Amino acid sequence: MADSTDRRLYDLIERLGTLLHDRARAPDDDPADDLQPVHVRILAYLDACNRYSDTPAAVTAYLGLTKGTVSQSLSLLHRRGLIDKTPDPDDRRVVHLALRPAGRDALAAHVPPATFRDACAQLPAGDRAALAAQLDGLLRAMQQTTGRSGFGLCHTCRLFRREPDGFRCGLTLEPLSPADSEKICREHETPTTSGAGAAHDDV
Amino acid sequence: MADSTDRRLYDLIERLGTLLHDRARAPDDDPADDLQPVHVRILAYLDACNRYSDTPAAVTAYLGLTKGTVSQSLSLLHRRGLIDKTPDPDDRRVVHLALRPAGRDALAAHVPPATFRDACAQLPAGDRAALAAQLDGLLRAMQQTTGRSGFGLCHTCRLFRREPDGFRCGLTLEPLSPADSEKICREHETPTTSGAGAAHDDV
DNA sequence: GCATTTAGTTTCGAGTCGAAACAATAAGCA
DNA sequence: TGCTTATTGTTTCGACTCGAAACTAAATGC
Repeated sequence: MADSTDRRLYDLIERLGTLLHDRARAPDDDPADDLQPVHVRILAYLDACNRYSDTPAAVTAYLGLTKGTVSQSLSLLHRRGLIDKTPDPDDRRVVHLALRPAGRDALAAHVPPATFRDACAQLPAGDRAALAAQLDGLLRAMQQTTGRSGFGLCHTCRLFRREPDGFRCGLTLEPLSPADSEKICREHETPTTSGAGAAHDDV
Repeated sequence: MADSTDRRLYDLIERLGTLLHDRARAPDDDPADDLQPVHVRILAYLDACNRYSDTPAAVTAYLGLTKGTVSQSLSLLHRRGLIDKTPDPDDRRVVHLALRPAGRDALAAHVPPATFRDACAQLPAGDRAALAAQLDGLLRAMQQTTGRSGFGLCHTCRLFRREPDGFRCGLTLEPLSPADSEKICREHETPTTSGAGAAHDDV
């Protein structure tokens, strides 16, 4: 019984994913500008991650791909002028990635897809919020079972410090702006005293 | 405000999809047996569709791909002995597809993934049911906005007939078994008097 | 009977993806 | 200091996805 609900749940998520990725391209779009779903997800990640997490290795871990695959997708995005690649001055093996304005535009054009926005508009706001909260719980459960932790919002981190003059990262000891504290960090550590009140700390 | 909820909702579904497709392969698996996500979705569709909907064209429409792509994936599945391909005796252009025992085994091994099942086990049954109901509403809304109708469960069809000696399809006029009536049909027509009570009629 | 439509296959090019080899750099340790 | 090991990212290879378009075969329309 629980089994059939689980199966239904899985089918729903898969089906929604299929419908979400359906090419709903405007007729005036140049096919050469077309981005694969994975490209869009990379752009979305780069838009949401902090300065410790904007590297190919972090993208690789977040999206669960191999570094070879990610390297190729990143060079495609770079070739098309959607992202910048900057060598790290301190560790010359490391590359920092950043969205260029064109990349930001491409992201806005694709996320969320127009069909999804329209579908949401048909649902009561309360339903949407409830659905988001429920999915949040499922995602958290998935992260626990897969052991794929290590990513989370900066300000929910065990090492996040609130100081008189602002915020600070307890790992790097660097100061953090309010914007920084809203971003995804690859070094995130979940607080041990996990109260049920902390919502939306999973990503 | 509704916009940020929508974005969050979209990100959650995408993220869940990523985690769902993460290769959680047992170490004793032969890489040659490995199936792409799209292969698993084809198997799941063939397991769930009725005898009017077991053709390459129906798979193509349901998954939103091109017929060339589907043709190749189907020949791969056929090559590996997971499906049968039988020419239609009445229309010799048409091919009927069916799961072989090995295909059924492969489907059971992949759907739902073990990680997903484990995650579900952590959630209260009530939450899961509520989540499924909410996602159902979202899926229905997506189908309306994308106009991608034409697929639905047989027994929820406008043409479905309950007769003294059983069920019957009002389109083909053929008799239907109870099992038939539970399957996905490509010719499905939504009843015009759409009461809010009919749940789970979308696929 | 001939044109049109439909079902499915084949072919092509761009790209994903995992695996493995590789180069460059950093870190650990004697 | 020098040597070994670990880490970051790129490159190469082969199998595969995917869309587009050409193509075959068969059914339908007039």
